[in-house]
Amino acid sequence: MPKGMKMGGRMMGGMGDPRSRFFMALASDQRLRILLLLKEGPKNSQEIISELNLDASVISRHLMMLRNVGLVSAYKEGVTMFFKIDDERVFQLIDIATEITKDWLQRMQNAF
Amino acid sequence: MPKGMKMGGRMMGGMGDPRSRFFMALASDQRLRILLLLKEGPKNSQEIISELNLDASVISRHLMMLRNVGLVSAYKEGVTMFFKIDDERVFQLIDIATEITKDWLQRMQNAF
DNA sequence: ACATTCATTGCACAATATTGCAATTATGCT
DNA sequence: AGCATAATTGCAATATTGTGCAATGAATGT
Repeated sequence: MPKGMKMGGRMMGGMGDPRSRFFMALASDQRLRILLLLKEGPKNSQEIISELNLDASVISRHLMMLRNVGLVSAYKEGVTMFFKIDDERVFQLIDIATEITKDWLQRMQNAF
Repeated sequence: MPKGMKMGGRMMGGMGDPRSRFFMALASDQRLRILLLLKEGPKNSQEIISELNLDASVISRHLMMLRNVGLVSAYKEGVTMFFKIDDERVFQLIDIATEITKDWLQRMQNAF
């Protein structure tokens, strides 16, 4: 690859470490809200849409991203689609992230 | 906010759930490589640069992001800067992410 | 078959992220 | 102080992501 070649952006396509892709699915306020909402139990699209106040297409894409990394699964009941947490370990991740962030903030405050 | 208003992009500024910001720090091949490299022990910039094969400025920014979420800390030794893991729990996160991804792939394969 | 309804996809635009080069700042050393 | 080296910041170019609207697809009911 030429030296001056500008690649920009992140690694193209689906290549690279699948874990970065996985974490990317969690790196969004909206997707985090969806996950926390689904923690209460399965929800249909309408419930998610009215909770997040975003276009249905946007919700659909966020849910697809979460499904693509195995965090959420979908099933149909009559006409409407329901979504549910497919791997409860995601909450372990969120909890650890919360603690790390909290502890770090604590350390920052103690330093000033 | 007007209905047709296009916001685009993700939530502006540093607002929003700090955890999405945290996960964003992990949502990068390069930053994951840095973390895995630092798992071996503290490393100076030069070692990280030659390992990742990126410009020093890019490494500096990646490290800054990791420092800004409390995952990496830095200290100086003589002229050179050393970086080290500041919270070992990050490897718990990576391990869980690895398992979730692996298990999901397994399920996918079983389905076909 | 037709209409209805809900989910997804195509498209365009806005906003953010990543990168590299250049310039600046910071630090240690003589 | 002045110099040298290392790290960071400013900037611009490019890639990728997030969003909304419109169109399409899929499935159900009439």
